[in-house]
Amino acid sequence: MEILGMDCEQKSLINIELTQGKELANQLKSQLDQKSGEEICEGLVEKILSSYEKALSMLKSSANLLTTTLELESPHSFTSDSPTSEISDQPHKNIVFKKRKALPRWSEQVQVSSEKGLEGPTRDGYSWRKYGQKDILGARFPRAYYRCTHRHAQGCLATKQVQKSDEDPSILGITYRGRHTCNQTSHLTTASVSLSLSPGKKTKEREIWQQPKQEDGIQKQTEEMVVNFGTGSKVERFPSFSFPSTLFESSQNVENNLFPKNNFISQETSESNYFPLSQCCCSSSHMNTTFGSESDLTEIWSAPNSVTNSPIGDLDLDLDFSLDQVDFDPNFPLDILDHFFTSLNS
DNA sequence: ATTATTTGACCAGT
DNA sequence: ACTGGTCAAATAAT
Repeated sequence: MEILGMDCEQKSLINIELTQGKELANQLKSQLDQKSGEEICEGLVEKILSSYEKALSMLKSSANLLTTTLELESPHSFTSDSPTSEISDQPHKNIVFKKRKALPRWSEQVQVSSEKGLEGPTRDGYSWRKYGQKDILGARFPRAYYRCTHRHAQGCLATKQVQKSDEDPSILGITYRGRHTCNQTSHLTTASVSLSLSPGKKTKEREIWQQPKQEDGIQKQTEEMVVNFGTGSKVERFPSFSFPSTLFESSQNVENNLFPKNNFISQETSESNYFPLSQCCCSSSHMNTTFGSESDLTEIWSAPNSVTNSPIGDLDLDLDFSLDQVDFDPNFPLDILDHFFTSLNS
C-alpha cells in the first residue's frame, strides 16, 4: 500500500529508525534485566530517543501533507451534522462557526458490560461534563452531550456524544468532536491507574442516558461500560489507539513499572486517540482488515483546516519518551506508527 | 460552597 | 417547521 505524501525513501528511513529504536530498546531491556550499569542504560536511552525523534520528524512532515490532502476533500458526515455553533457561549460567533466546521469528528462503538464497575463515558481518559441530552428522531435512546471539563479553564473544545445503539442497547455509539487541547492530569496513565485501583466516584450520567425513551421497565439497566481495558469487549473503535507492538515491547520495562500487571493497554486500545491522521489511514485499503466494515469506516471524517486547530499539529508535541517521564501524551498518534509499520512491512 | 447534572429554551441549518 | 446541538437556570451531589 501507499502512504500519502511519503516516498519510498522516507518509508525506508523511518523503518530503519524505528527498527533501530526497537533493537536498542530491546538491548536496554536486557541490560535492565541484568541490572547493568547506569551509563549503559542511559546511552541506550539516548539512542532510542534519537531514533524515535528522527522517525517522528519524518512522520511529521508526511503527516502535514496528509492534512493538506484532507482539506482538499469535501467533508462528508454520516451522522447528522447540523453545523450549529458549538461554542456559542463565546463572543465571536461568526468566527466560531468556521471553527466548529473545522473540528475533526469521528465515531466509535463500544460494547457495555454489565459486570465491571467502570463508567465508560467518563473513563476514556478524559474528564467530561455533560451539558445536554436530546431525544433523537428515530432513535430509541436519547443522545447525551459531553464537553471537556476544562473547556472554560483551558479553552478545550473537545466534545463527545454518547448514544445507545438502537439495535443493540449494549453497544454505545460515541462520536468525538475536536481534540483535547487541555492538560488533563487524568489522561491515559492516571485514568487507567485509577481504573485499576478503584472505581472512582460515580456519576449519575450513565443512569440517565441509558434509559430508553419509552419506559419499558426492562431497560432499567445497571450495566456499566468498559472501554476495553481488557475486561470489556470493544466492538469497534475508530480510530483505535494502539501502542505499536514494536514500540510497546521495546518499552516493556518501563511500562511494567507504570501500569498494572494485567495490562489494560491491550494491543487494541487503551485510550481514545482522536488523531485524524489515523483516520486518513483508515481510508487506506489495508485498514479495512483492521477496522472492520467499510460502512463503519465511512463514519469517520475530519476536516481540519487550520494549523492550530489541526490535530496534525500534535506532532509538534514533544514526545517525552524518557524513562523519567514516560507519560504518553494521549493525543500522540502512536497508532500511526503501527500503521506505518504495517505498510512498511507489506 | 463548589461542582456536576438535568432539562426546557434557544439557535442555526435544512 | 423541524431537528440536532448548545445554553443556562434550577437542582442535586459532594
